[in-house]
Amino acid sequence: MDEIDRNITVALQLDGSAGLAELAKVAGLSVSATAERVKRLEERGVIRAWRADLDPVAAGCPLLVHILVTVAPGRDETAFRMAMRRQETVLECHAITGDWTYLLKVRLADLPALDAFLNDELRAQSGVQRVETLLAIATVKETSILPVAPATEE
Amino acid sequence: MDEIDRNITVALQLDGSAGLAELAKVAGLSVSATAERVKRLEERGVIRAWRADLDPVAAGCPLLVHILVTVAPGRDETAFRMAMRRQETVLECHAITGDWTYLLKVRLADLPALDAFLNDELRAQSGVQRVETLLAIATVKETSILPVAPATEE
DNA sequence: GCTGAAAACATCGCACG
DNA sequence: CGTGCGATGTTTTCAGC
Repeated sequence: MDEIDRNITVALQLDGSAGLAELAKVAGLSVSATAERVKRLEERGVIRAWRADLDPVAAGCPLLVHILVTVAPGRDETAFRMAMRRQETVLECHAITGDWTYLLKVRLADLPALDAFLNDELRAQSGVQRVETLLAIATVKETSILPVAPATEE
Repeated sequence: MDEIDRNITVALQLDGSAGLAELAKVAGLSVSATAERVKRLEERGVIRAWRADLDPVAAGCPLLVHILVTVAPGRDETAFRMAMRRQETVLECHAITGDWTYLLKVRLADLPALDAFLNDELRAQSGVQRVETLLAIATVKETSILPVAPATEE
């Protein structure tokens, strides 16, 4: 993970469709050397996948909500976690520090869909004690581009 | 946005490197018809970009925190929003309903980096009254794959 | 580990069903 | 609107440094 790899990963997060010729310029390397770097980044698991980035509104899920959940302590939370993983409206589910147990990020079509999710999917889960819904009024920023750290060499 | 477009967008979110031949099979269409669909989805802004999906740990930002922020009411929040947009450790920033004003999603290298972010970047912003940090202990699920709704035809 | 060129492949454009 | 073929450009491979 040297400076060249860092430049490559940043560039590929911004635009993965540019092609190796353009990427080689950014890296300051030849085309085949660049291709080898990219291949190694994939093999090492740094690059997990190549994805199309969709517009949430165009995809039909303009409503964004974060949901704080408290699950009864002492219970087996495996069932809850599996249920969250299965739900494709649940984009994220993190176990967190503080008063709450989980924080969810959920994308939905509209308020009826939110109502249905809260009642049928979330509160229906055994162990769920308390739920607080934070509705996003405006999204100031939403990116999946990670700041690649000048970190560990290998 | 018919069933075929839906299948295409789902497939391209899961793996955008497969190529048109493979995608045509999923779509049940010819290669060139599939290419035209993809092109139209890009033109319509449904597909915003093609990106490399990185592993956060390998990228050197294993620490994930969500931060709730209260900004003093009546103030001009443009400066705050611009500051959040500039920070590349801030992956998301949403204005939300409820007791808090904003919810941030932040990825960092370690706890010293979090300390620096809270003191130098966040609390340094004028108008910031209250901050609560939710540290992610475990990530049950984290995806950027949107559930493409069987929604509006065009 | 990087370079450069040749072979293999996928994409794009056009005429046709 | 979908299909198939040819032209173009890109990725992949390989010998050499």
